[in-house]
Parts: sequence; structure tokens; C-alpha cells
Amino acid sequence: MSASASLDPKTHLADLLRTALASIAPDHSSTDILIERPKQASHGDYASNLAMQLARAMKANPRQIAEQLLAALPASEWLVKADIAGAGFINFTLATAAKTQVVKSVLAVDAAWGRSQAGAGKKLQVEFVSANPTGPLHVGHGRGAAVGDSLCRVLAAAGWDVTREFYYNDAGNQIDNLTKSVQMRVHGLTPDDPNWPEEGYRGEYIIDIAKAYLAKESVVADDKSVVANGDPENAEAIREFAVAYLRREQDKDLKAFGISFDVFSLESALYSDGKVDEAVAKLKASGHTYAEGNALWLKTTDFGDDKDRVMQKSDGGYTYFVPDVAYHLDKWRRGFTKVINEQGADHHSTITRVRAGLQALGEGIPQGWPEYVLHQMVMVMKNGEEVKLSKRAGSYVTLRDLIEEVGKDATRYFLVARNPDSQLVFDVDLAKSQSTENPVYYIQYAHARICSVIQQWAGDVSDLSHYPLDALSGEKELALCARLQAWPETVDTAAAEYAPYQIAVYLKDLAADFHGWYNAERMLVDDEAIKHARLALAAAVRIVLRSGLDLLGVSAPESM
RNA sequence: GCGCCCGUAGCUCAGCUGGAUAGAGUACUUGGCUACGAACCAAGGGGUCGGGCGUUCGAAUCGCUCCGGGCGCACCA
Repeated sequence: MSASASLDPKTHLADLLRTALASIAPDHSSTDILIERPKQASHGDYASNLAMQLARAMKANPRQIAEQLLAALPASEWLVKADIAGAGFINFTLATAAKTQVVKSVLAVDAAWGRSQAGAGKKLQVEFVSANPTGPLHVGHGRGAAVGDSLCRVLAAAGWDVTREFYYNDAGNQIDNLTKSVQMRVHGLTPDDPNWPEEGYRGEYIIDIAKAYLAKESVVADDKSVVANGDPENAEAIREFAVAYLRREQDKDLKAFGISFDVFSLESALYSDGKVDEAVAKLKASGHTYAEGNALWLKTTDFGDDKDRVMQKSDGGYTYFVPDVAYHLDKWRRGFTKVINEQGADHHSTITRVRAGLQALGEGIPQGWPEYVLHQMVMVMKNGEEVKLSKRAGSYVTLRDLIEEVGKDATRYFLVARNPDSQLVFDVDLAKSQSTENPVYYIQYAHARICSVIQQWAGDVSDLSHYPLDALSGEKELALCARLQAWPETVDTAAAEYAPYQIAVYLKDLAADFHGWYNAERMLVDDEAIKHARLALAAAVRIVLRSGLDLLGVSAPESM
């Protein structure tokens, strides 16, 4: 085979077309050449709409342009034929060898198949989950965790140097409410008590914290150990203990979910380190602030907001976005020229404000920085009814419940497999009672099946890459090859669009292609050439299934 | 009222950045284990892509406008 063997068919065809284009219309040689896979087999293996794209610019009939392109197309061993169809499509039919070579490519590089250098090793930070330490993680946090972590994995596969960060809002009113709530419980009072704070947290877990505090338990959370003081009157001690206690619980849940972070940032540290004061001083010096009605305002309208925002309240305290600005200035100074914040859509209003504040600083931070991935709300259905998520009311489904009842793999798959722009209905009953019908098992089953067959073959998997693939010629086999061929671009697209759900979609298709083939053909047949070629294909599928499941944070079991 | 997101088969969702006859799963109706794992496969019915107008060779995809649903529009975080 010629040098073309090192390329994938799509790139090869684009190169051929580019050569032809340069020869017939040098003026338009910079036109983007799009090669796509037709939905219908009768339209060939690949198709290009180049002639139609050029029609407008060249003021000519697309079919005539297509004819000229074909006449100028260099010969290729991979190309069986290229013909013109419809309004001016160019349909390519490839040699079988061009379609099956992907199996050798996959086996040669193993898990590296699908990894790219798109990110060029540049630093990138993803902040996700960032739950307030005021209660256990719920399903919404779970979605953020599943999407954020998977996004990190996909970006890393695409060549980025990824840092995972969790930001704790461990200061402010919510923490005061938490402290009051725990203190009430320490005194044995219940939410029915007339003195119970209106904004207090009513969940059962508050009782656990109060008990642990009175028992003078010690809590180790991430970076420090806190021993409960036990004094019912010491609000500061209660606050410190409650926050540490809940951070520990959240850490446990995240660990059970297969998620870890590189950096934990604390809002309280921004105050104690003087970073908030510094940001405020810079904002004041920028000339974008003004005093009105005993408060200090930031002219966010200078940066696209629809109205100005208060940054310092008349009681002297800062509004919540001020520490956010200080926090992001810190991110910027840490060298992250690319930052993605994964949050619930209810945080949408902060985006404009934080970006406006950052630009007002005059530090040269770009307009669109940081970037955001917002996931829409998760609606939890139980017993056919919607479960309201309210920490204060104390009725909600925790992430821990889901992991224990549905399993880590199914929970992660379910929460990541959908476009974050769409609302998610998590039917707990369905997830529990019909867990064997969850698509994640369908994908894992394909992996386990391949493992089983290869085990029964009892040969050396590393030999498979040396056998010829000529025996692969069936429709299902070639479709499977085409699917494998599409994996690297699937990863790249998912990374570029911050859309890990596309990995899940791909894996379902890959598993379906495999199951269909598996039921139609036997692998362990007497004919050695056929057996080896089919095993090689299966081994390649297994590699991609593993890689893909890993990107979702889902395990790839060898038996189920 | 303003901003963002969504609306595709009974239900849950894809749809490769504007391509050719809109696809999966589920549910329903059939068929396939003395064959490498039936947690699987094959076949069938099921659609005004929320409605309308526009942009062009071509629209589920882009623009405008209605309708419906969600989330935000604090000197809360």
C-alpha cells in the first residue's frame, strides 16, 4: 500500500479533492473541504458537497464543477470509484482494504486510538460540582459531577493539560443558616419550634451533625482535621465543625462516584488572603464604580449587563459576585487562559456579572473568559410523582441514595448521556427496577462478550495485528470498521463542543453494530484466516469500548 | 415584561454545525438458544420535526414571529 495507508480515508479523500481543486480553480483552493458519511449505503462510503459549495462562488453549474473535479482527481489505490449524484454530490466508493485498515491502526496503538493533540498540552481548568457545604450532594450535583468529570476526561484525551477544581462557598449567609440550624438541633429544638430560623435547614442530616458535635467527634476532610468542641453556645466552633463534617460527606460521595479533584478552593480563603480586598481596590481604581444610596455599585452596563449591580451593600458586606470576581482573577493569575465552569442553569445570571467584573479590572482578561457549560435542571420522579429538591424542606434524593440503589456505572451513564442543554427526568423507580435495561449494560455487555470469546480462543491477542484482514468483507463487518474509524473525530468533536454525552451516543451505536454482527457471524470458526480477521476486529472494538467507557467514568467489566 | 435553555414516533432521546428517503432505545405485534454469553439479535406498525413566514439549489438544523414548558431576572448565595 502507498503512503496513503497512514491516513484515514476521510483525510485521504480530502487531500485528493484539494489537489483537484487547486488544478481546476486555484482561486478557490482555500475552500473548506467537507467529507461526510452518507446515511444511505447506495450513496457510497463517503461523499462531498464541494461542487455545490463552489457553485455560488464560481457562478457555475454544480454538476459541471463536479465533473471537472473528477477529471482532475489523482488516482488512488483506495478509491474504487467516484461518481456524481443528485444536485452535485460526489460519492466515493472505497476499496475494502481502505475500510478495514482501521483495525490494524487501532490494534497498533491500543488505548491511544482516539487520543489527539488538539489541545497541544495547554493548561485548562474545569471547575465543577462546587456545591455549598450546607448539605449532602443531590441529583443535580450528580449531573454536574458526571458531566464535569467526563468533560475533563474527554479534554485530556484531546491533548489538554486539565486541572479539576472544586470551589467551596464556605462563607456568607448560607453558612450562617447552617450554623444556626445545627445549633438549634444541638439545643434539641426542631423545625416546629417557633424560634427555628425561617431560612434554616430542616434535613435529618442536621441532627447527625449536632449529635456528632455534642459527642466531640473529630472529622478529617481533605486538608484538615477538625475536632468538635461540644460547647452548645460556641457558634464559631459549630460552624467550623458543620462545614468540615459536610465536606467530608461530600468527599465520600464523590469518591464513591469515581470523581477526584486536583484543587479545592475556599471562598473564606479569598477573604483571609486579602484577595477580595485587592479585587475591590482594583475595581474602585478602574473608575467603573460609583456610590449611590449608601451602597457601592459596579457599572456592569459598561460591559454588556442590562443594569448595574451592587458590589458593596449598605451594611458594608460584599454581594456574592465580588468574591467570585476575586476568585476568577486568581484563576487567571494561575495561568489558566482557558477555564470552563460547569454549573447548574440556575447560576446563569452570574455569567454576565462575573465577566463584567473581570473586564473592569483592566487586567486584559478576554470578554468570553471564563467559558461555561450549564446543565439544565434534573427532575426526580419517584412513585410517579415529582420529588421537590429542597434542602431546607429536607426532602430530596441524595446522590448517595442513587449510587447505592442504582449503582455507580448506571448513575453516571444516565446523568452524562444527555445533552446538558436539555432537562433530565431521572425516574428513580425505573432506574432501580429496570436497571438491567439501562443502556450502560448494553454497552458493557458487548465488552464482556468480546472478552469471553477472546478468552475461549485462548490465543495471544498481540498476534492479531499481524494477520491479514482480507476475510473482513461482510456488510456488518465493514460498518463496524467505519464505526471504529469515526472514533477519533468523535472524541475531538466532543472535546471541542464540551459535549461528553456524544461519547455515550457513539458507544451505544458501536455496541449495537457489534451485537448485530455477533449474532450474524461466528468468530471461532474453523477457517483460520476468517477466525483471525474477525478476532482482530473484535479486539479493536474492545479497545474502543474500553476507551469510551473510561471517558464516561464507567467500568468495562470482563464478565457480568 | 426581559434574558438563557428546551419542544423530533405513545414515552426517553440522537440527528455528524445547511445535504439525498428524519434515526435509535422503550412500549406493542411476531420470529430466533443441542452454535463463541438470549443483559442479545431479526422483522413489523408508529412522524404536519410545536404552528406560521422568510433566507437558497436544499431547512429538524439559520433568521423573524407566535404557542407551550423549564430556569433566572435582590443591597440572597
